[in-house]
Amino acid sequence: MSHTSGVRQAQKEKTRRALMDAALRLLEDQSLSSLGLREVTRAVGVAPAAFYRHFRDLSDLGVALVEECLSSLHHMIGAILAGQDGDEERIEATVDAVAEHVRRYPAHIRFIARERHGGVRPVRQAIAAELDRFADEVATAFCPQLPAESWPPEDVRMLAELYVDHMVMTATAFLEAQADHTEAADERRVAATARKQLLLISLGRHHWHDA
Amino acid sequence: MSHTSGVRQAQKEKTRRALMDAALRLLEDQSLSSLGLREVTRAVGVAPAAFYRHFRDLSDLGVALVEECLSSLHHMIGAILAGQDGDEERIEATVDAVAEHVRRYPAHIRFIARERHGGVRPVRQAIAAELDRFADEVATAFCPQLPAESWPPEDVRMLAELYVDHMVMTATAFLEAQADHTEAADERRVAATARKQLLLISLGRHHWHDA
DNA sequence: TGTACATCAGTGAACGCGCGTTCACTGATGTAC
DNA sequence: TGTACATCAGTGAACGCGCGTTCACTGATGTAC
Repeated sequence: MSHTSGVRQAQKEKTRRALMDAALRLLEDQSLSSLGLREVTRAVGVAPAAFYRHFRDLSDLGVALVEECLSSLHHMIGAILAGQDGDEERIEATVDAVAEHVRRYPAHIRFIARERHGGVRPVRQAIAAELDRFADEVATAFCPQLPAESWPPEDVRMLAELYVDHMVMTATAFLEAQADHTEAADERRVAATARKQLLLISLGRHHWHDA
Repeated sequence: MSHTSGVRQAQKEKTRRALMDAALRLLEDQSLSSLGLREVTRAVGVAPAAFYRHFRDLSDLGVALVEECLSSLHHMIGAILAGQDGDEERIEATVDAVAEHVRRYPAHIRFIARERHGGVRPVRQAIAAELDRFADEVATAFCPQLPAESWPPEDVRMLAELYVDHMVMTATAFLEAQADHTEAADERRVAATARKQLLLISLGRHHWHDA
């Protein structure tokens, strides 16, 4: 315990957290490439130069945010994949979990949606790498349920990517439904559409061997 | 012909085009909210103040770019929907058309992908409105082919949104395949995946009445 | 056709402002004895 | 336990720079007669 956890380390970690939280909040209304270093430190209440004790620059902070935002999503996916119910139950549980996740961490989802194709390369790459890992996990989880003769690995992968992309798509739709209007009906419409789309994909999956 | 098309109007239009083209090119490497007005006018070779003769601000220019980028995509969709072949032929034609479109107008696709969830609200709204229109058209085109008893309007709409989102997703994947590596194999992999996903959706569509 | 005036796209200088980064510093925390 | 020194998170002042916007202007194009 020579250089971890003392009062000093704890204070430093606290400031780092404050910087990330402030950045995430500011990023609800703008994109990372227009976010200012001074804007972040001002929100936290530290001197601009203090920033450099924690991050090399804003894109470095962005990469740290990617890890945070996607790890919370990752837990959610793990929980869904662990459930071993039937098709419709799984769909229901998935859409509910995504809706709940978006309600709880709207800033996380907004950040990912915005920066997935945003103007900062290292951040884009970090997001792409993580989503790729998600697809791996979904593929691994689905593999034992699919008849091996009609589902070669690349087809399983194709299905997994469709699921991951659909999840991101749905999360983003929930976000817009919650933000743009005050109508709760929008959220229900998004949920209904997402469930139907997942059902349609399920149907296609069950008849994949026909093709 | 009192105030249209004279030498003066033509010159003004030419400058406007140059501003939009320069902006679109600069936006391949950054997002709209970090693009500078002086950056654009410098690229064109006019004084910064000249910008205001054409656009109120950069978000105004962004909205103009949305119209341009999505109208080219719109034509592409129209061509695909007009084709009246079988499922597999249509899938083949769709993926080919998207790949070709991305090859021809990479900056258009990048702009849409980036700003769809970007930091500039008017631009986001313009993109959302246009994509909504696309879904309307796809729904209208598909409607006569679907048995009315098992396809209520909201289910048709759900399917149309899935197709539009998948198209944007695929276009973005092509873009990354073309940009990130020099491998042409990536592009073929994206095409293969997209075709299979569309086939899977087709299968689900044919068995929708079972659900 | 020629002339006198109006329009208006583009100029260039000026402005105040907030930015990212640097630097020597301070003082609380950590370490060695 | 107490003392002397080392570490290092955060400070605050300073810097040069490029930004968006304004303004009176210029001169080519358009219009009226």
